[in-house]
Formats: sequence, structure tokens, C-alpha cells
Amino acid sequence: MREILDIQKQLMPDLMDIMKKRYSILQHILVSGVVGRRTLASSLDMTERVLRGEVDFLKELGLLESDASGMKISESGRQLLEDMQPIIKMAFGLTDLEDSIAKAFHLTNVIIVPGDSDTSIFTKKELGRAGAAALRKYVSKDDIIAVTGGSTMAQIANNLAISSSMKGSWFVPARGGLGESVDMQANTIASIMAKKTGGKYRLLHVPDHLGEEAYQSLIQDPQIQEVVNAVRSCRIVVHGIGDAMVMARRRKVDSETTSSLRGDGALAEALGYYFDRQGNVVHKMPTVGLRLEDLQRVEVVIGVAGGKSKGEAIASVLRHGQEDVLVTDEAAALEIMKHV
Amino acid sequence: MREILDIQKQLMPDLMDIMKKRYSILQHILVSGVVGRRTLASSLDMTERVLRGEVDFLKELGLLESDASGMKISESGRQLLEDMQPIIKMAFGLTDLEDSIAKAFHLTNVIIVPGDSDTSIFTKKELGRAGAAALRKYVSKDDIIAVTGGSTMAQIANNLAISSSMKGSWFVPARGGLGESVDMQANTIASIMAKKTGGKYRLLHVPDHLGEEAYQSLIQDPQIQEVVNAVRSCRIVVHGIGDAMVMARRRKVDSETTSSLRGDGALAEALGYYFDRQGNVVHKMPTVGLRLEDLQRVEVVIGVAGGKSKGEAIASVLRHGQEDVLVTDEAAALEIMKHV
DNA sequence: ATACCCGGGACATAAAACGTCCTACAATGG
DNA sequence: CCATTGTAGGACGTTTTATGTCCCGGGTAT
Repeated sequence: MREILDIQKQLMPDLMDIMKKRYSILQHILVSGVVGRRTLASSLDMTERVLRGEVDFLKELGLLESDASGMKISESGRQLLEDMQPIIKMAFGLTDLEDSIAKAFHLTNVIIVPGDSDTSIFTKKELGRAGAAALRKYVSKDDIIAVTGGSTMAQIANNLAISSSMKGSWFVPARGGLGESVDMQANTIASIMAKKTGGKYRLLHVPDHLGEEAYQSLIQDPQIQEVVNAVRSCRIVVHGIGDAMVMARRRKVDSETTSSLRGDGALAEALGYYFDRQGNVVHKMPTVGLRLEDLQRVEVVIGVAGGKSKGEAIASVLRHGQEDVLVTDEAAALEIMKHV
Repeated sequence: MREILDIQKQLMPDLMDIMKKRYSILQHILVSGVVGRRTLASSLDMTERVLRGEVDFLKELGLLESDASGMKISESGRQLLEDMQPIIKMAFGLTDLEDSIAKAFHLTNVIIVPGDSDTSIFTKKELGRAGAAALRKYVSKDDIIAVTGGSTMAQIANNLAISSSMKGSWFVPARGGLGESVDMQANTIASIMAKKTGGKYRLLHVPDHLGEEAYQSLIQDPQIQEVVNAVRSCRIVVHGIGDAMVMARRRKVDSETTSSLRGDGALAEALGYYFDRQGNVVHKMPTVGLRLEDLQRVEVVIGVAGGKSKGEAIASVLRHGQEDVLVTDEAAALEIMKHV
């Protein structure tokens, strides 16, 4: 049932907008009884002429009638409106959630896919598709795009396709080695994305668990420096968000640091930084690349994460306030709303 | 499930066309493997430029990829196409039926609503809605519209609404008294339609079972003559189609005529004429108004009838070859196709 | 009677769609 | 190896559509 709308959305992204527009016109006319064009236009926040176009169309379809005293809904229009109620609720329930989250955390765009990535592999794939679509929407020619690792990011990479708008783009890992397994590393993701889209890539080969001395000499290396500079001048960042403890375990962080994290109330992880409930940074991984302060200069920061278990973590990162776009799933979104 | 598509068809018929267009483009690309714009355009019967617009759009959406050697479908495009299969079939299965019937009987337009009017009152209402929509589509200012009686026609009248394009129209009964009950009479239907649309009407008051002498003097009456002339100069005819025997019974035709009808193989009735399987007229009701030969001059003849039981009758009338537009239901349409 | 709001006509303008042609490039077949 | 064919994509003038902005005659309520 909902599936059918999701499929149609893929083929005609503006379908929902048109549907909602026409529905709300009819809805307003229904509740108003008889109403005039100008009155209706201002109450719907449309220009008169645009409304007129729609109204003429709806009249063609026999969904509303008009005479010199104004417009009113026809019988078939009323019936249609009634039949549409459940569809509208289904279709725009998530839209309302998106708007709420966007407003609560001052984001420019929120995309929610139905389901729960924790329990459904399909939802996870869908999250990847939506993430890829979001990236495609914001990218422009010759952009530098910094990406992180993780299974969600891997899904996004999976769903990217060759595209002329990304042909000149550079994909780079946002940060160096973070101790992830190879196929989930930022380096891997960046190269896959580049291959899929026809773009180019540069990698940051920074071994994990480097001593301080070796680390210092490494970051002096001109090659490394060049990539790091590219990363810090990126226009777009796409990153995953994780639960702090889960990430610490996955990255085999030593027990001392782990207990320190726990003590500081670390909840979330993103871009190698650990955040507490209030969105404060309580720890950062020792590696090179994009620093949190660089984000202010980055034009588009896209966070992608889903699953009920990650809801609280996502809320923490959002509270830190550097995100522009969030791509998540329904289950996580509902959790996020509990923490506003 | 199908409901949602029907609703969308009502609210955004234009989007459904777009959906079909984009689907068939993807479909063609899928089966062609790699194909070029010009080749595809001719095989889809589109101009190159229009196809190009769509293709650019689909590329934006990541549903297809293109390089110098041609276009091919992307993985998400292939997946989408698969997911859409049932939706397209549900949404446009009837469209294919419509085309087949239109072609078989040389009609300019066929409209099929889902369901079976025999068993579902909802389908019957839907048939009325579709009939009203068809009439609205063909009517222009100050037309004379001749209508017949019957329950289906009554449903059409029900679904008409006030409309500026019909304000100057005249509604007239196609033929005089045919022995139907009052609320299903052509006279009644014509007056209801006029009231609903804001149009005007003239009636033909011809009592049933009139003697030959009285009949002759009646049709000499100037008032009657005037209406009859109006009827015969109508631009649009909307009529029902019935099963011959059912109609004979309903009109209380005497037993002699009934058995003669049976002997002649009368199958269908329309406009007071009885037709056999081949579409030949085998009997006509003795009354005034539109004659079958007048139909040739009528610009738009719209036949409206549904229900599995009427399928064969509809096919008979269609075979007579005077129809331009047919509005029917799925069950009848399937029966009709058995008689091509 | 009057003041107001109505739908709908009109028109200039901005924007989108479209038809048409061209160019550089890849593949294919001799 | 080259000619031929088919490809995407750029360019540009034209047509169609969408939109903003008025205005007018006609109902309606006060």
C-alpha cells in the first residue's frame, strides 16, 4: 500500500507535492463551504494565478463547482477527499516528521524512509538509496566530497550510479584510519563511490595505532598534506552516525579510554568524534583529516543513519549543530523526536 | 491497493500519463540493452526532443546511465521496473482493453471502469461517474444533447454537476415514450441533467400504447414537431444499451412481438431499436424522436452500459457501427472481447 | 443603495518545452 | 585501417505553457 507510493515517488519525485497541493485545495474548499479564489489563495499561501490554474484543472475533473458566488466542492470531490484521507495520512505522516525534526535542529532538509534499519535489511537498503539521492541532489560539478566509513555509508556507495554531474568530483575519506575493518573503511567507501559515479578519488593511508613520533612525521609528509588539504577544503561531507559504545568496541579502543568515554557520558560517534547527550565533544580519535571546526566552512553536511537503536545517538550529534541534511529512517526519527 | 491508483487517476490524470510514459521508456531501454536516443524515439513514437527531456530526467534520478555508446538501465532502474510491474498492470490493464475494443469496433474512445455493475452497486456508480466525465469532455457551448432512459443514464445524471460549459446546452430525450417507468424515462433523465448542469431542456410527451390515428395526429402537433426537430439536429447522443429480452419485458411488450423478437434473434436494445448478434435492426419501437439514420449526422454518439450480462448486447450494438464513444465496465468489456 | 467579493477575461512576461541541427566520439563491419 | 553508422550532448531559435497583474460585470450581504 505504502509501497506503491514509494515506487511512484522514485519515478515522479514531484508527485507528492502535486498530490498534497491538490488535496489541500480541495480540503480547504470543503471546510470553507463556498469560498472565493483570492480568499483561498491567501489562506493557502499561493499566488492567485497559480491557484487559479489548479482550480480550473480541478473544475475540469468535476471535483469542484463554481458560480458567481464562489467555489464549492462537488459530490465527487467530497467523495474523493474522503477516500484520500488514509492515503494522505500514510503519505505525509513522514513528511510531517521530517518537518518537525528539521525545525527542532535547524536543518535545511530531512529525509525519512519508512521502516527500521535495525530489523529490516530492506529499510537499510532504502536508507542507502535515499542517501545516494540526497548526495546526488546537492553535488555540483568538480566538488570535493568527504565521506566516512560504516555499513550505512557502504549502502550509499552501492546505490550511486554513473552520473555526469559527479564526473569531475573528488571523493576523499573525511578522516584517516579509524580502526574499522577494511571493507567499511572511509578509504574503501570513497574509492567505491568514485568508481560507481565515474569520479576521482584520493586516499589517506594512515595506519592505526601509530606511535606519537611516527604520527608526527607522517602528517608532515607532502603527499599526505596534499590530501589533508583537499579534505579540509571539501564542499560536501557525507557521514554516518554511530552509538558511542558500539563504535568503541568495533574499533577496539583500549579499556582505559572506553571507561573514560563511559564516564564522560559519551553517547554518539561521528567523524571520529564522540559526543555526549548535550552534543558536546568528549573525545576524539587521534588521526588526520577533517576537524570538527572545519565543518563550519563546509557547505553541505549530510548525516546518514537509521535504526531505532541509533535514535538517541543521532539526536546528540544533531544537537551539536553542524548538520545541514539528515537522512534517517522512521524508527530512528521517532526516537529522535523523544529527545527534542 | 488498486483504490489508491483509482484515486490518483481522479486527482491527477496527467501524472498517470507521465508515469506510463516514463515506465515504457525504461521498459524499452531494459529490453533493448543498450540503445540510442533516436532509435528509441522512433520505436516509442515520440519526437527525439521529448524523449531527450525524459531521459535527462531519468538520468538525474539515477534510473538509467548513458555514455557515448548509448543508454542502458541502471541497477536501481531495473529494480524499480520490476517493482512497478504489478502497479502498471493494475493501473493500465484496463487501458489495454480499451484500446483493443476501440480498434475492433472503430470507436474513437473507450472508457472502462473496474468491476462488474451486475454485482457491485459501486461499479455502477463509477460507471455513472465515468459517463458524466465523458459527456463533460465532449460537450461544447450551446450543444443539443439527446439522452435515453434507464438506470445507467440515471447514474450519469446523478454525477453531473453545474458547469459553465453546459450552461447553454439543451437536454432532450432521444425518443418519446418507450414504456419505461417514470423515474427512468428519457424525459426525466433529460430534465435532471439540465437541472444539475444549469442547462435547459425540452421534453417529448408521447403517451405509450397510442393508437395509430392518435399517434399520427400527435406527431403533426407543432409543439412536438419543434422538439423532434431539435432532437434530430442534436450534436451529442448519450444512450444506454440493454439486453433485448430484458427490455421487452420491462416495457411490457406484447407476447406476439416478444416471440417475433426471439425468432429474429434480437439480442440488444438501444434507442428503441432491437439488434441481432450481427448488429442488424430487427425491430423498432413505435415512437417519435431520433431515428437510427439520424445518428450518421450526429457528431458524438456515446453508449454507456456495464455488467457482465450486457456484454454480448453491447457487442451487438457496437457491431451496428454508429457508436463513437463507449463507456463500460471491466466485466462487460471482457465479454465484449469474446465477440470480436 | 452601496460596498464588497466573486469568477473569468485579457495581456505582457517569464519560463519551460520543443524542434532542429551540429559536433565529437565510439563501435562495427568490411 | 578506414568508412559508415549510431551515439550523447551542445546550441539556438521558436513555440507553448505558466505566471503575475489588472480589470470588469455580476451577484450578495449589509
